[in-house]
Amino acid sequence: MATGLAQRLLDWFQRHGRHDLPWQNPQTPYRVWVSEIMLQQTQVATVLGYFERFMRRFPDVQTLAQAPSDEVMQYWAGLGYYARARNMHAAARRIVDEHGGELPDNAESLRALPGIGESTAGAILSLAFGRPAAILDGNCKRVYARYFGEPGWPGETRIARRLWAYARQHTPADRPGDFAQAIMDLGATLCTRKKPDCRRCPLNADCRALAEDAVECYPYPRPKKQRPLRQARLLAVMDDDRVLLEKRPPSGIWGSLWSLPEIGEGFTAEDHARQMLGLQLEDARPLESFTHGFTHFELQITPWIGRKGQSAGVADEGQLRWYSLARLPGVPAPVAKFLANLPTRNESS
DNA sequence: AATACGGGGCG
DNA sequence: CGCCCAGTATT
Repeated sequence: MATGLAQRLLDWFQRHGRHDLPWQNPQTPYRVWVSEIMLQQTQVATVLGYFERFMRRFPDVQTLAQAPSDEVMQYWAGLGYYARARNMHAAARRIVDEHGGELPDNAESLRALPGIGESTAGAILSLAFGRPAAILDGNCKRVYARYFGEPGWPGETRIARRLWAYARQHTPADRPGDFAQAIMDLGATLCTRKKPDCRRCPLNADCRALAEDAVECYPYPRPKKQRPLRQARLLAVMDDDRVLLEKRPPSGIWGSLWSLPEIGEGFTAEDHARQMLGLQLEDARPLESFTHGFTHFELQITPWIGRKGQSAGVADEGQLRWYSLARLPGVPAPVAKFLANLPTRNESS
């Protein structure tokens, strides 16, 4: 009988796995947690720089819990999925209040924290606490789908359940953390989506997909849909080199991030400025539109620009703030790019 | 059970 | 340019 899947992965990991990722040295529960949240839907190479900066500013749960949310969001700006940062900040405060500042070491308590689902709980338990908990991220799904020749799209509940069953079944009681890291490393370095290096794979002896000579057919891809086009007008009210930003609501696009105010549908720029921002807008004019792609739709943004006239009543204080163009808070990437290309002196021909 | 959430990387 | 990536929360 051949060596089991777990043992082959563990042996391979010892020689060829990644052992020098920042969150592995030292591999504390807090660092594992932060890295896992950052790594949700975000690749390792992108996370590296964010993780180091984040750790320098928020070295432990207490520091994170006490930090103003604007600053947490600022350190997250550019990573996307901003609900992750909002949830993590709220979770840090609950960890301080309810768990004495230490991450809980059981699945139920971890799952109760905002932003921690089944897989992230499993990652924290196995990687940081050495508990035999299963994980199932994109890498694992790909490895299992290929090794077991699992047909179907993993986004389908029925398929996901089968993959979770494989994961639980094969997670070893001994060295579960190494196993979790091993299967993710295999998916990231050999069992890649395109051009997998099956020759070097420790599972190539009995991989179902390889036997079928159809490795790249697994996992079955997401059914493609075409993305609808939405439109938005963003308003840049200038006061010399300062611009008025608005904190967006916690949910929805760019949640909790500072951004240019969005002109309400059916309102002129001037009306919106007067009624929602509490100021007169002068010399308002549209600039060239640009399109930003999201996962589920495309957003055509038409930026409007104008100068601040006199204030016209009480605006929504707290959600509105003036910022120097040279010292912006974390703003969405396309907005940051647009603002960066504005002439510093508000000049019109 | 399906959908929303986002930016970066890559061929 | 299309597709994917260390998933979770919401509906």
